[in-house]
Amino acid sequence: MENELRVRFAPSPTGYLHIGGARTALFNYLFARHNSGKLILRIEDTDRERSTEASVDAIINGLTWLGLRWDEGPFYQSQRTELYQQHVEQLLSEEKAYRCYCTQEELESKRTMALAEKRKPIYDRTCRERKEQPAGMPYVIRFKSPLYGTTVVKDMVKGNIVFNNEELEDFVILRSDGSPTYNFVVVVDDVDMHITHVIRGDDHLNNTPKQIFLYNAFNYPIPRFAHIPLIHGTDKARLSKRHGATSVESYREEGYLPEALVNYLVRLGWSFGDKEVFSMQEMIDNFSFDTISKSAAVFNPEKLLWLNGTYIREKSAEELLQLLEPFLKARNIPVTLSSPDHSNLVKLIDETKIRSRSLIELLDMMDYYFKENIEYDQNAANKLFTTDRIHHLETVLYGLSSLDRFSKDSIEPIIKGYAADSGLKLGDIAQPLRLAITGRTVSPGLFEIMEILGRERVLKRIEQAVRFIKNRS
RNA sequence: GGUCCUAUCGUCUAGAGGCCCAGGACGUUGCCCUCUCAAGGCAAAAACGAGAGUUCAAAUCUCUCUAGGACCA
Repeated sequence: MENELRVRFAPSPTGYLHIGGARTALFNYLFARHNSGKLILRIEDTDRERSTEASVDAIINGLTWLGLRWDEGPFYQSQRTELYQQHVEQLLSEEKAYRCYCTQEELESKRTMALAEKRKPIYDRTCRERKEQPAGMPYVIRFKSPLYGTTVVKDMVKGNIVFNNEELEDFVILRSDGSPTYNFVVVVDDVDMHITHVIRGDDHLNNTPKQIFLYNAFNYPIPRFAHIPLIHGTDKARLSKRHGATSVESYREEGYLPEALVNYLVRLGWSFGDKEVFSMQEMIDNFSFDTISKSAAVFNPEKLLWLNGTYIREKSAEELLQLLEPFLKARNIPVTLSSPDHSNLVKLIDETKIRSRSLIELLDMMDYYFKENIEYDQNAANKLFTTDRIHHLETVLYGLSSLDRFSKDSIEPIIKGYAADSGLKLGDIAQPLRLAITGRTVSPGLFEIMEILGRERVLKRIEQAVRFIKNRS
C-alpha cells in the first residue's frame, strides 16, 4: 500500500475536545474516507506539565460520540522519545544541526539591541560555526536553516505561499533539558507514520516552512498541506472559553445530537452548493478541499440549535426515548424502555418533539407527565385562573367524567361543544384547561395530551385547579 | 514590532469576467394555518471594506490602503 492516503488528527491532551479540534478531526476523517485512506490518532502529550489522562479520555470519548472513527492509534508522543533522540543525533552527525551555548541573557541582550537598531530579532547564529565544544555548559540544539532562497508551502486551501528563508532563524529542536520541540517531533512523527496529507488549523501555517526544512534534512518527501481557517467567536477572536460552551462534551450534556453538531461543523468553512443538511455519507461523498473557504468562520449557536431541532424531528419517538434515558436517569426519573406506560410516553414524545430543539428542551416540555403534583406558572395562573372560569372547568369536568372511552376523539367534541354552547372561543376554555393539566400555557394539542395522560390524572388535575381557584379567592 | 493569512447580508455561505440592480440557510419582521407553542406555507428587510487601475464589461483580475486574525518574539 505505497500510495495509500494517510492523514492524522494530533490533539494535545491539555483539556477537553473543543469545537475547533472536532472540526479539524472531522475534515481529516472526511478526507480520509472520501479517498479510501487512513486516519491516525496521535496524542501530542510532550508537555508533561499540562497533559492529563482525563483529557485523553475526553478527546477519545468526544471523537467516538461524534462518530469519527480512526484507523490507527492512539499513539502517544510521550512514548516515542527514543525515536526523537535518534533523529536529533542523526542531524547532529550530519552537521545539519549544532549545539548552541548562548545563554538566555546573551540572547536577550542581542535581541533588544537588534530591535533598537531596527534589525530582525532573530538568532545571529553565533554557535553555528563554533569549533570547540565547552564541557559542562548547558546547551540547546539548533537546526541549520538555509541562509537564503525561498520555501514554498503548497497548500490545498490557501494556494502557494512563499516564505523568504532569511526571515527564518536557526530554530531550536532540542531544549537544554533534553526535550524536543514541537516543530521537530511533529515532523519526525509525520514521517514515521507515513502521513501523506497534513490537515490542521491555519495557526500552524507559519510553522510549515520550518517543518519543510526538516523534511528536506531527512530526505523525506514533503506531504501535502491543508491549513483550514480557525473558528472564531462573535468578537472575531479565536474561539475560547469566554465565548461560552466550546467543548464537545458540553453540547452532549445540553442535549445536542452528534449528527447535528457534525453537520453544523462541516458547514463552517465547507459548502456544497446550497445544501445545508447532510448525512455523514453525503459529507464523505462530497467532501473536497476545493470548496473550503479561506477565511475564519464565526461560531453561531443559533444555527446549531436549529439544525439540532431538525435532527430531533427526524428521529422516531422510540429513538428519542432511548437518547433521553441518560437524561432521565440524571433527573432521577424512573422510566425505562420497559416501563408499563412506555407507549404513552412514546406518544407524548411524538407530540412534543416537533417543538423541541434539544433533548433537554424535549424533557423540560414533558415535565408535567413525570410529576404527580404540578406547579402553575404564576403569571398564567393570575391571568387564566379567574373565578368566572370555575364554572367552565366544572362543566367540562362533568362532561369528561361521563365519557365511556377517554380518547382524543371523544374528548374533543365535549370541549368544543361546550365552548360553542356557551358562546366562548375555544381558546377561552382551552388555555385554562391547559394550565390546569400541564401547569403551563404552552404544550402540544390539548386533546392529545389529555388522552395520553389518561382519565384519572386529567380529572384529578382539573379538580385541583378548581380547588386552587376557590382557595385563592 | 516582524512574518504570514483573510475580507459578499448580523451570522454561515453561493459566486472562479457578462447568467448578479448578487442566490440559499440561520436569525429578524409581517401574513396564513391554529386551542397555546412549535412545525409548515408565503412574503419582506438585510451584503460585494475603501480607492485606483485592467477590460466593451469586475463581487470575480492587479495594485494601494483599511480592518480583522494567526504565528514568532
